[in-house]
Amino acid sequence: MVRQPSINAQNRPPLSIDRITDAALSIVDGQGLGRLTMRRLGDALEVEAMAIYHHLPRGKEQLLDHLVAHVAVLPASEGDATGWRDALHRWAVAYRARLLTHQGVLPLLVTRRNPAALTTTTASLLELMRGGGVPEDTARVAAHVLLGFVLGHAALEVRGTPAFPGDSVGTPGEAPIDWDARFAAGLDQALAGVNPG
Amino acid sequence: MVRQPSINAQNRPPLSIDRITDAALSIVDGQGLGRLTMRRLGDALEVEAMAIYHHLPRGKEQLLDHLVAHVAVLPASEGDATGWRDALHRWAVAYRARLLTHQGVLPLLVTRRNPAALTTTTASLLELMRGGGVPEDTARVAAHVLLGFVLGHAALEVRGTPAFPGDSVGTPGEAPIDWDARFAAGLDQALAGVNPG
DNA sequence: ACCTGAACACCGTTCAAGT
DNA sequence: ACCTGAACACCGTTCAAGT
Repeated sequence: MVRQPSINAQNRPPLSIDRITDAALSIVDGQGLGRLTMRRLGDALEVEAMAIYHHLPRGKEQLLDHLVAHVAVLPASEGDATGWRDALHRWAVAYRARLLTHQGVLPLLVTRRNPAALTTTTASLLELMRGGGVPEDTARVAAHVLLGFVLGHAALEVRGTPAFPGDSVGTPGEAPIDWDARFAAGLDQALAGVNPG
Repeated sequence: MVRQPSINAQNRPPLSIDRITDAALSIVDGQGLGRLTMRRLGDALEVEAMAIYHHLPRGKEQLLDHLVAHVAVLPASEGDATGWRDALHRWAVAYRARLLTHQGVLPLLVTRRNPAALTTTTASLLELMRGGGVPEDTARVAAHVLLGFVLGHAALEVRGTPAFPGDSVGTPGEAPIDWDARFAAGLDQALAGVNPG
C-alpha cells in the first residue's frame, strides 16, 4: 500500500462539492430521495453533517440543485450518428437511460429548483436540428416535444415498473408492459412530424 | 342565519377524507408541497394534527396518494368533440391546465406512489382511439406519447415560468417563451403521426 | 480554512387518555 | 367513534468553539 499524501490523517480525501454530490446521488439511487438527509450524507462521507455546510452554504437546497444539474445536463453530440434524426434518437435513448438510473432525482426535475439545468441540453438539441436544415420554429417546438416526451415517459415508466424486486406494481392478471419497446415506438411517433424545410 | 345541524359544537363540519384532501391541496397550491405538514394541515382544518390519522391510518403517505389521485385522474370524454383526434386534443389541453394549476403535486406524479392513479386516464384515451378505428398497437403507443408529452411539457413549463411574480426564472435578455403557443404546436406535432388503420 | 458539538425549532408518528 | 396532549425519534440549520 503506497502512502497517499492527498489523504489526510483520518485516511479520507478532503470534502469537495463533487464528492458530496456523488455520495448524495448514491444514497438517492440506492435508498430513495426520502432517505437523503444531511446526517446520513455526513455518515457516508465520514464527516459530521455540519461540515457539509462549509462547502454548500445554501445547505440542502444547494445540494439538490447539484443533483438536478448532474442528472439533467446531457448535451446531444453528433458523434457517429447518421444525420440529425439519428442523433436525436440516440440522445433520447441515452437520456431516458440516465433518468431511469437516477429515478429518485426525477421529482426534483419537475420543480422550479435550478431553472437553468435544462437549457444547455435544450440548446444542443436545437443546434443539432439547425445543422440538419430544420426551420427554427419547427426545431424549437420539436426540442420541447422530444425533451417533454422523454421526461414524461420516464415518469410513466417509474410509476409502472417496480424499482426493486418485491415492489410489484401493476394490475395483476394484466400483461406487463415492455417499456423498452414502448419507448422506442413512442419516440418514432413523436419525431415523425419533424421535417426539414 | 339558519342552524346547521350538520355543524357540530365547534361550528365546523366533521372531518372527512374529502375535506382533508381539499385542505391539503389548497396548502400545496398556495404555499408549495414543502409547506404541507400534518400540523399545518391540522391548523387549516381547525383540528389537532393527530386527528387526521383517524381518517388516514397510513398517515402522510396516504394523504399524498389522495392528492395524486385527485390531480391525475381526468378521463377523456368524447363530449362535443368533432371526432377522436379533436377529443384527444381537448383532453390534452384540459389535463395540462390541471397539472399547471396543481403544479405542486407534479413531483408526486413522477413517483412510485399510488401506481394505479393514471390507469383510468390512460384507459379512456385508449377507448377514444379504438372508437375512431386506430389500430390497437398504434393506440397504446399514442396514449403514452400523449400522456408522456403532456406530463413532461408541464414539467418544462414549471421549470421555465415563475409561479408568483417575484420568482423571475429565465435567462435575462432572452425573450420569454409563449408556453401556451409552444404547447399547442407541440401537441399537433406529437399527434401528427397517429393515424387510423 | 475546515470541521465539530451542542442547541433550536420543527417534523411524522405512537399511544394513552379524554368525550 | 372521534379527537386531544404529551412524548419520541428524527429533521435542517445556527453558532460558538476547536484545530
